[in-house]
Amino acid sequence: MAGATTGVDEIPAEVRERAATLARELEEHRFRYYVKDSPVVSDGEFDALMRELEAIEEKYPALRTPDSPTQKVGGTYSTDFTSVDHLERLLSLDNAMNEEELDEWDDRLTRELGTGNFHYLCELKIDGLAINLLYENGHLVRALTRGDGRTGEDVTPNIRTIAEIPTRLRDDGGHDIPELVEIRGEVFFPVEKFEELNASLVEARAAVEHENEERRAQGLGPKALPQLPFANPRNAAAGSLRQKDPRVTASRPLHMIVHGIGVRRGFDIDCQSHAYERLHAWGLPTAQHNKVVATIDEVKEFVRYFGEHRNSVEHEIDGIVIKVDEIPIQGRLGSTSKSPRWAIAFKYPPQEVNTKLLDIEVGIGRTGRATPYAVMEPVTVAGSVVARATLHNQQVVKAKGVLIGDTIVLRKAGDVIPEILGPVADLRDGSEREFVMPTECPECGTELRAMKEADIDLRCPNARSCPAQLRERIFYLAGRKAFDIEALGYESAVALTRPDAGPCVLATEADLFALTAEQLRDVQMLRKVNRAGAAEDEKELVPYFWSRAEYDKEGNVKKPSKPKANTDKLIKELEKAKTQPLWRVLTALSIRHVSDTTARAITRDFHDLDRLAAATEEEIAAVDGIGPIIAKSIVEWFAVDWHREIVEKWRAAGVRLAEEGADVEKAPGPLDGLTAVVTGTLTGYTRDSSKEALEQRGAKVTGSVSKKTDFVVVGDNPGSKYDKAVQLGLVILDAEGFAVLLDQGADAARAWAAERADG
DNA sequence: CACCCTCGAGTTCA
DNA sequence: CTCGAGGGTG
Repeated sequence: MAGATTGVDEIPAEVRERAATLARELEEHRFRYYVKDSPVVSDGEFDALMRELEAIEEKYPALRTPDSPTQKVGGTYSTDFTSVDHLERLLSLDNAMNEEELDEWDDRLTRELGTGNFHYLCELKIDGLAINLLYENGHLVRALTRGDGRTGEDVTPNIRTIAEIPTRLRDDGGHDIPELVEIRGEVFFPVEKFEELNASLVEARAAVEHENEERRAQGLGPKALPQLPFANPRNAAAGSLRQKDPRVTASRPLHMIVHGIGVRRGFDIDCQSHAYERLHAWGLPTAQHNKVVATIDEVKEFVRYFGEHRNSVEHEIDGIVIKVDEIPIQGRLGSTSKSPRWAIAFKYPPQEVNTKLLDIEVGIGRTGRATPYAVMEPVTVAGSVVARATLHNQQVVKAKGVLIGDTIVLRKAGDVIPEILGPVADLRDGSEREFVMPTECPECGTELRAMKEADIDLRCPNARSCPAQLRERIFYLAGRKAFDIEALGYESAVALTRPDAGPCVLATEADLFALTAEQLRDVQMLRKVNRAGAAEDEKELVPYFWSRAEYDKEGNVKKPSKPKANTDKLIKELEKAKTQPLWRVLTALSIRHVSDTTARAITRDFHDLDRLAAATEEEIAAVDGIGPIIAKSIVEWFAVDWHREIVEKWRAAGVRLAEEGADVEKAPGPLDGLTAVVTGTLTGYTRDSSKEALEQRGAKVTGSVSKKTDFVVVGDNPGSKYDKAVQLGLVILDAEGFAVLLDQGADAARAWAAERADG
């Protein structure tokens, strides 16, 4: 390893060059981030570059010049506002990227301080804009942005527009207002309001675009366009605070939360956490989620908890800040030139990344709806590699402002579904092109059209023979909500409906129950060639439901082709599906607006599919939960010839189209009239079996939490529903409480929950 | 008519 | 999980 004595000359040229490139790039990004509020790389990428440079400098300290980006605390500042020196330099925090690094930090502290002599204060690290407020004798005299840590910008007039930041500290009666105190905090834009703001920005922009068109027609010059939507809430916060006109800032829903105290005179405190309480009493906004703990294990628990609930807080979180709570100990530990030794920031993996939008393609769904989706350069976000994301419809594509070829900002909404936030307009090179919605169905060529005048969605009207729609319908009718045919998954649905390989055995779903093993013999599927020397993308047609026959040298059959195990299973399951309850049959028909829940409601009143087919709109709309629109949709469905043919062929194949014993009144259950929601996974139950257990006892199980919900059953890894349930003060049951509810009834479960809350 | 609740539809990856 | 829209209620 090269020692500290290594001169610059001895460092390999490529290392020097790499370091210089990194320094240049980091400077550029920093400039864009702080001055222009328009970063072209995500935080994650910026951190990665910074870490690489740090690693090089660690190895070759000679490269660590005072002007290296690694030696600067924050960023630089915009020249539009007056620069003012901070009273005291604002330091940044060391980062921990994983739990090991937290342990290392904890080891250092316990070595120096001894075990059990101090506490940790855990705070959410808000992804916003750091601000430093100066109060003299309780009056807000100045508000500076963080800037480079030494000098910030004076944004006092704009800060004054934030309602929750007091311009005078409230005298709480118990404690004297200090002569001077610096309050540090984070200004943020609530995630919930962010979409709203962007929508209005898009609208304003569209209006000016429209106006410019008219002006051009009149030979006038164009007006300047209003700004593009913000890529994320943090940029929205920065952009809103940096308005030259404070009235614009005032119109934005900015908030602030205090996270530190700087220079102070006449303000003595023993603990950081107590200081926050005092500040709260003086009227300053403090955090709801802070926690003081004794051990690093509890810190990790806090870190893990909010890692899973990042989205249930009103602001974005990019990490957790952990501080030694006792102020005297903070003083004892001191700081390096860059950061205090008594605090560390645990950084979550970035939820937002940049990638390239390669193309926008259009998919056709079960109901014929044409949905544009993004095809992207594969990229890892929140733990998985993502290459596609839905764009919902043309309007959304337009609203997001993305062009094909753009670098885009991608994130996981609710940590699952990839969502495109918007383009990085500054990285455009002119080769990007606008997405044009196709006029024809990409699968069958039929002209797409809006079903109603005002509809945004375009649909392929060729419901009967569009291969995409047939394939999706087959897949759906085999699903959990319909016939529940395990052996018929997506792949099989594709094989059964291929129009381009061999005979298509299913012209529509009418023929499904007449399928025989014999018919399936010739069904083929396009598969990657699995043979030495085959090209990577070489494909061939292979039988899908039957095994391939083997021949000897003379060309005689050595092993005949025969149905695969899964094929026998399919035939058996089709047989079983014929006696499924009526609501499943009704769901399987893919009637618009009729899915499992609605189908169940209908079959409570109509025990016979023929009676439903013969019913009028009024009769159907009389069913509880069914209105005129769904009723009309049903009547219209049965009026189509090939739809009725599906019913007739199914009937001929032996599918049961009436509810047996339906006239028997359902016995009253112990949980009649109660509504429950299940969230997360319960040990010993699947999603469906827990639901079934409740329904069997007469309870109604819904998908969303509201004040009408009587019980919320929470398993492991609960989602946002749990948070909402807490918010609404509902009765929450875990696996144990769930057992009480099932075995002993509602009152016992309520008692159980109440007792749990007290203990 | 204005709410609030629910349902349907489309969706990604391993 | 999220969106939009249908249905019911005050």
